[in-house]
Amino acid sequence: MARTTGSHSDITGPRVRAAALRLFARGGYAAVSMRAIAAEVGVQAGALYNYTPDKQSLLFDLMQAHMTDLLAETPSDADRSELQQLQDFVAFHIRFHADRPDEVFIAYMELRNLTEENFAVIERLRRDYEDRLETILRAGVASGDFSVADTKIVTLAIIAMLTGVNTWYRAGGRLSLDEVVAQYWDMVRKAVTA
Amino acid sequence: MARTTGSHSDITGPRVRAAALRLFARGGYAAVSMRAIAAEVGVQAGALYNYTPDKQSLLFDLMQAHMTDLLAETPSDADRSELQQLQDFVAFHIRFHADRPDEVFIAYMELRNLTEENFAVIERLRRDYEDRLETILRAGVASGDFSVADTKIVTLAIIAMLTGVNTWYRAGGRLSLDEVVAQYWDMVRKAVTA
DNA sequence: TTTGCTTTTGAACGCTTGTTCATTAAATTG
DNA sequence: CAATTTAATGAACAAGCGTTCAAAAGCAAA
Repeated sequence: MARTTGSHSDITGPRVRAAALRLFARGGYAAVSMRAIAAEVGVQAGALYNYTPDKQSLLFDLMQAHMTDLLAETPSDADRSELQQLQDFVAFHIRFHADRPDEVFIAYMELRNLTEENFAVIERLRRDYEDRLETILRAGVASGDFSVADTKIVTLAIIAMLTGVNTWYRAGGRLSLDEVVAQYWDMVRKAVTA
Repeated sequence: MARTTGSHSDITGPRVRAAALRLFARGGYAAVSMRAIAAEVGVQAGALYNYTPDKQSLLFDLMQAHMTDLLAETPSDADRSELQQLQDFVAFHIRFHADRPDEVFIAYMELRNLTEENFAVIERLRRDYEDRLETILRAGVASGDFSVADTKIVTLAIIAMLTGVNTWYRAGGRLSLDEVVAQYWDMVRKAVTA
């Protein structure tokens, strides 16, 4: 038998990506088989190839979509003060990442499973994102609002600190996301001012 | 043929662990085959089983040894001020991790490839390490040296920030390790004081 | 109802996986 | 030199891998 019921092309495609996302985040790209993804969708392995040319593209597309969304939604209001821009960035980063734990996990853990060309694309997007933050820091140093010795280091330190939230934050836990944002903003603000 | 030359038991064992460490860090546990490890050592796959009962133990032993070393070497001098203890911790963490990039990478990336029981052991060691830092922070809050709202959050934020150094620091790069330590200590100090 | 298109099946492909084990050779001991 | 122990080989195992494809089945249009 084939085609168990109805026409499913526009439904199965998103389901394949959703299943891959879930399973990659849970078990890791290399440990998840195409058959496992197919089973999660409720389909045979061969059917996946109507929606992706291969397993590698499945991973790459998920990561690229995530990074593109991240960059598209990053706030940047040049009218606001550098301190306000930094606060916007901190709040945005924490909230955006808290909303997408699986995407974030994959984007950080599966870089080494990308082919060389695919890695270069994702790495470029990652650097673009870092540059957004460093631009704010540099402007703040120029205006005298911030006191940091090396903007590159502080950029990486802040991003690492903020992304770390995803390793422990769970909705409905001890702290609300508002409280988390407030606490991290407090640390960041103190760290970059004199 | 067998045993190509010489008696190798006490040499091959460490070489197996070293090869596994290198390859796991490079390609990920799931993507590295026992045959690949054997090839790195210069031996056939079957010979590995003279030194490990299975692949999982190879991973677990590497992670457990790393975490045990980390805890054993963590400084804790109760005679020093809380600010000094925190500074010691920051410097120690950065230097210890910079010395062991492969071990650190594995310890953070391969947790999900541990069996349930093995994971519980490693997770416990990780929490023990976090407790060392939180103990310092709590004492500093009690003495009035530190001003932090939630010691647990600050503990995790500091560790995430410090561990992030490993994603970009390379010996012989733009900054010396001394400079890196100084910069991160500056940020941490400002973040935890009023 | 027939035709044509889309989607899925299920088998098959060649290859790799972790692990076991009888066999063999080197090293050590007596 | 002979006997024993240690350590490695290399073939074999069953299972699983990503991917391909002819055949079958569901759906839409004529």
